[in-house]
Amino acid sequence: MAALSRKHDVFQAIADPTRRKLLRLLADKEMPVTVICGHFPISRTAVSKHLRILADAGLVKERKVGRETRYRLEPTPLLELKEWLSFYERFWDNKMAMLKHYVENGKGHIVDADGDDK
Amino acid sequence: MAALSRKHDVFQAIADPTRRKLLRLLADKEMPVTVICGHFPISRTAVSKHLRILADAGLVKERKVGRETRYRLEPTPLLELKEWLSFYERFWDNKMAMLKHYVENGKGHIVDADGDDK
DNA sequence: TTGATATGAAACCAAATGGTTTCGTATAAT
DNA sequence: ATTATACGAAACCATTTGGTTTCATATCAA
Repeated sequence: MAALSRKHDVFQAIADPTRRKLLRLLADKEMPVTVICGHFPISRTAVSKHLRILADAGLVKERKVGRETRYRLEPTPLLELKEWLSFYERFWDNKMAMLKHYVENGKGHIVDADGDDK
Repeated sequence: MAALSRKHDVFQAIADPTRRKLLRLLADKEMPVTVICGHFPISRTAVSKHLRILADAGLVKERKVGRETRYRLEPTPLLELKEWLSFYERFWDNKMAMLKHYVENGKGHIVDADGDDK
């Protein structure tokens, strides 16, 4: 799962809002570039470059059909993101987990109202 | 949960590997800038700017203690990421979900070995 | 064959990004 | 009071990014 030395990593790929919209769009169905472009206010070439970046990150797959290239979502690299995120799961709204974390790490970053470490 | 019109959004904030390391580091405990810098090969000012970006995204909180500024992780904005990611959950390794998705969307992007739509 | 359509590649550009060094200022220590 | 420490702000710089327009090529249609 370890990044596979791709030219573009997932984190950087999804940083751009246009690319996130692309993923969302291609999740519903496979589409040729021209159709995809209909959903964006930028040039076809610009869309093409975004698609290249997504492909480099492994997030979309292309398939030639006649003179058109159809793109579709390839969701598996998002697992890397999910995995990364899972580290922080314990910090959310789970008091028990917080306590567990506190115990495990000794006098951690729990702070009282004075603003000083306990 | 809707982005709150911050100067930097979470997606962009976590795109940089240095910033991801920072989050990871500050998850364990609150730290002043100088200590943080000890973990990175770049200048203090550079680290400071990364911290500013993380703070703008709401991912770290700062607290002045004497002449030092201590930073700590603030994980809640990561929920936006989790939420975004949850949309794609159904695409992973769950054949039932795939089928459900297929049924719901009619003849979607399911493709056979010939490489043509069914 | 002769267009028209679908797309990528190349060259180019302005703005953003990640880094540096230098300077200013607030707090702590002597 | 003076010096040292901790930090942010400002100015600057090279590279990357997101966009454009123009050109080349492959396929479909007449």
